[in-house]
Amino acid sequence: MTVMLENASGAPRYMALAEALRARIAGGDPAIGELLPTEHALCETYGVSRHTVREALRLLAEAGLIARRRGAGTVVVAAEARAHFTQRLGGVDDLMQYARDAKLQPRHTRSGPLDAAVARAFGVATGGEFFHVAGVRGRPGETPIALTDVYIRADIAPPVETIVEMGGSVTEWIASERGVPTARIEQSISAGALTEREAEPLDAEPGEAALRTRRRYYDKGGRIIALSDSVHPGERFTYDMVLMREAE
Amino acid sequence: MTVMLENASGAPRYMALAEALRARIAGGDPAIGELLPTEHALCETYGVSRHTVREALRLLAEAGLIARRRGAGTVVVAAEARAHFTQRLGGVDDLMQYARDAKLQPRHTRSGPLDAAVARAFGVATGGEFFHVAGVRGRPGETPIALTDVYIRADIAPPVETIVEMGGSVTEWIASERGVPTARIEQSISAGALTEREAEPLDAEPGEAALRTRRRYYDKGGRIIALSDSVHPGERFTYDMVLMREAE
DNA sequence: AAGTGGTCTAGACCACTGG
DNA sequence: CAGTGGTCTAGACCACTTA
Repeated sequence: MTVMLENASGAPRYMALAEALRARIAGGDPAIGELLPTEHALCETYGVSRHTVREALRLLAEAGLIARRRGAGTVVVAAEARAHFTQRLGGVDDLMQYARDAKLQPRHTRSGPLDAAVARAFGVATGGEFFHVAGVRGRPGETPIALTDVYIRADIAPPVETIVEMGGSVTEWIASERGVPTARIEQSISAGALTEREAEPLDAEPGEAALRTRRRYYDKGGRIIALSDSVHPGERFTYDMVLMREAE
Repeated sequence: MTVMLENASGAPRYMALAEALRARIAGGDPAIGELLPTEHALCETYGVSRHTVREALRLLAEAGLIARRRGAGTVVVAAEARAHFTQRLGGVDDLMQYARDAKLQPRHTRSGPLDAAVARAFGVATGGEFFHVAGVRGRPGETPIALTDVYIRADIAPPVETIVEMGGSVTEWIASERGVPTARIEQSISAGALTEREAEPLDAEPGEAALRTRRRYYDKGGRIIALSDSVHPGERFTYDMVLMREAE
């Protein structure tokens, strides 16, 4: 028994079919966790070719409504597509939007296991060798923009000299030179007052409001690549982002 | 003259073809702005069917390397896919991660054109009628999390009573009730000290560090839907985000 | 008018999943 | 083992761009 597809204003068949299926899913006919009819069945039901069915299912899969498993079938994973917004960054460097010449100028470096206090602040387990670089970020000779602490997993960390020369980000160097690309970044942004210890190298007043960012970089397997902690005195930095609605 | 495709470890042909084309583009053979061979030509060159060619081109288009225009051809728009990171939000509500019951409690409302000072602060043009709601956000009866000012374009703003009842976000109401979905959000995050005027309703100390977020909501046509400005006392709020590397 | 990419059909074989 | 989705072929017509 074949069903006619709404052909609203000359939309392609696969779109009309996708819309029909979306409506059925929204109505809960194949509820979440249940299987959609097979491709073959959909071909017969709607009187279209398999290619057309697959194009329709591709749309639904892109929208996150269904998941497909060879040999097993097509399962409904969401009843309706929510409006998704994404922030798109060109790369890790865009995370904090420093001027290109605002390099990290190391003040101290040290190797060793992660301090208990540092591990707790980042919410990660202690242990493991890390290479710690503390420094300021800014154009050489000018008032610095930020005070930064970076902890890099020791087995993949660049040599000290490299970090000093390095214009770009440490994680991009690790991706290209060590073959360990960053797969996930977790970032926390908060506000807090500058401590005396922080104020001095930044040439700022203690107690002044500051933006704090803490980031964890992970590889594909969930192992930590690096941790970073930055403090930006209030008026010197704004974090701007643009979020676009995703195509549905 | 047909070219053999690398068939590394049983990868599908369309992937092998996509890889071959990606390599050519990376090498600058069809440079940015130039046209790729037509689908028909690629079929002959690589000895595959048109469907296979189209699957390969679809991959490259998804990676942002090429753009396709019916009747005109396939143009190269980027030489290599950069590592992109995206922050995925479930919806507008996820932008600021308030607890679900942290509603906006209006203290003042007013209608009229945008103040010159407000327009300057947001970096938008003056003029146009807006509905202004000022209030605090938090669980009723508890210390508020934030002080918020929202400016909603008057012609699509909800009635006052609705805003008070409304649990969710104003922009989602506008999307569903007025048919004007948000297409783009611009957000700025900075740190600054609390003013006396801000400290009082927040039950905080003047001069305390605070996180300030300013957002502009735009519709598809680039018209402003709403503007919002929030101040979060330092220790009461952290903005967390997770960025995932995009599939290439 | 010729050529492009977009849609669509009717087949086929395969890798994988499940009973 | 039967049935699933994944890949692939060889055709066809269409809407659109460009000249």
